[in-house]
Amino acid sequence: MKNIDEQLEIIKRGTVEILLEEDLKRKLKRSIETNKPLIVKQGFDPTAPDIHLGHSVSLRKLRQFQDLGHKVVFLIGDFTGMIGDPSGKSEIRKRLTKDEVLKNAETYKKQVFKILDPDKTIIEFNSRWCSSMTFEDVLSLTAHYTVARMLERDDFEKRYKSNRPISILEFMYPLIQGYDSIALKADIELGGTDQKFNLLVGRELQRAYGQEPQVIITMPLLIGTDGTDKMSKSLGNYIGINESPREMFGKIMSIPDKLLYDYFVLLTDLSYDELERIKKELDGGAVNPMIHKKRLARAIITFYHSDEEAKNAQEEFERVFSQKGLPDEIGTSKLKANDGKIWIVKLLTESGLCNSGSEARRMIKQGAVSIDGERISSIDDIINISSERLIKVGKRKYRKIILAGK
RNA sequence: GGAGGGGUUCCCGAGUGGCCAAAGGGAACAGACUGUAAAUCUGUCGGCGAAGCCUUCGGAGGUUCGAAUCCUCCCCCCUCCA
Repeated sequence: MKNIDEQLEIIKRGTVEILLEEDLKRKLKRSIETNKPLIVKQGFDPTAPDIHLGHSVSLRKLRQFQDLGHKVVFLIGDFTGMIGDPSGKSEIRKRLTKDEVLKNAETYKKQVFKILDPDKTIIEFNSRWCSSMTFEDVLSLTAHYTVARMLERDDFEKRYKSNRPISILEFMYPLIQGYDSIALKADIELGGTDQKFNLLVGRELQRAYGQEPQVIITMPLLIGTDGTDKMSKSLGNYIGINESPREMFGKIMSIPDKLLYDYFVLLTDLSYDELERIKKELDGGAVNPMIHKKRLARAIITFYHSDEEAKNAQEEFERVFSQKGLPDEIGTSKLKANDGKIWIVKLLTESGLCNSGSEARRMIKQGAVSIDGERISSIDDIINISSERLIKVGKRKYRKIILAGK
């Protein structure tokens, strides 16, 4: 096992905050002396089994803890997921059944173990202890926290002030999460900076229940491909770790240049020296950011797929976008047509390239549609598909069209 | 329990009887440009074989030649008082 300072250096990399570092040192010291690993916990929502690079920031940190010999608890918050929340933000939380939760958990495992070490990961469900709590247990839990302190949470305060609803149930979430730490006797809890409040509640509750409070470590929130909001599935600005190499490459290339450095720090294992060099080159403008972006994409895809696939993805990207060539694989649609002739608008909707006739007309008017490299200029065109035709809509949508039947 | 405010197209938000498929912004999409699916600029942004027609403004009815706008009932959210 590495000594305290060596461990600290690894743990601190990329973190936003460690509360309290003193506590962490003490825990590490004891862990080394007694040869007992620390329990590192992080909670996950049972609803969204699409793990993306945003999640990977803290998952990578968990992995580092594993490599240092500690024990990681991957906690799935199924209990709250099964209750659901009718109030709250724009989206109503969906109620999940036990079956759905288990299914999601399986999906989680498949993805998460691309990063975590399966042998050193304990997957837990908080329903295990939450379900059996009595109303009495719950009430005594609630007695340890006040409404005023609850309202300190930024999110609650904002919603309260702007007259948006907050359900009592939502007040319960931090308490439940805190109770999870008690149930697991967590030494460390990891989360994004947006989780700081909840993590701190865990600290206090542990103290109230006579446990040594957990150390909390917050990780930066990865900004999504839109360059403004944190990466999330619901905002659609995410890059999933299960996505195809090609898809990943394109999405990484589409991140704004200003995010490049953060992505390198949080998503790759480059050494400090290399990071320094990249930062200088980016700031100085000496090197085209595109070069670094490609390097970033290569590194990430190599990790989640393979070196070979990363290379292919890059080649394809360069061919399709830089040289306006064709992608490797193009889907095919079989369409019915009299005498092999079909109206262009119909062709676009029936092949799935456009969602509606109106959209198809719009695309044509905007000059987005071409067949075998020739731009379609009229919405009245009739296309002969008795031989295979290649349709392109916009920059990214390609489709081969062949005649059905016969 | 009482008083008041509000629910508009993917999101935010204007619209208080016809000029409303509904301002503006965001997102998205397209075109141009480029160093990339960055940035920037311009445009499009309910549906329909489409200069016309159909569906949409929390839900259900009603008034009117005509309703997102007025009336009735219902559902939901917020604020203040208790």
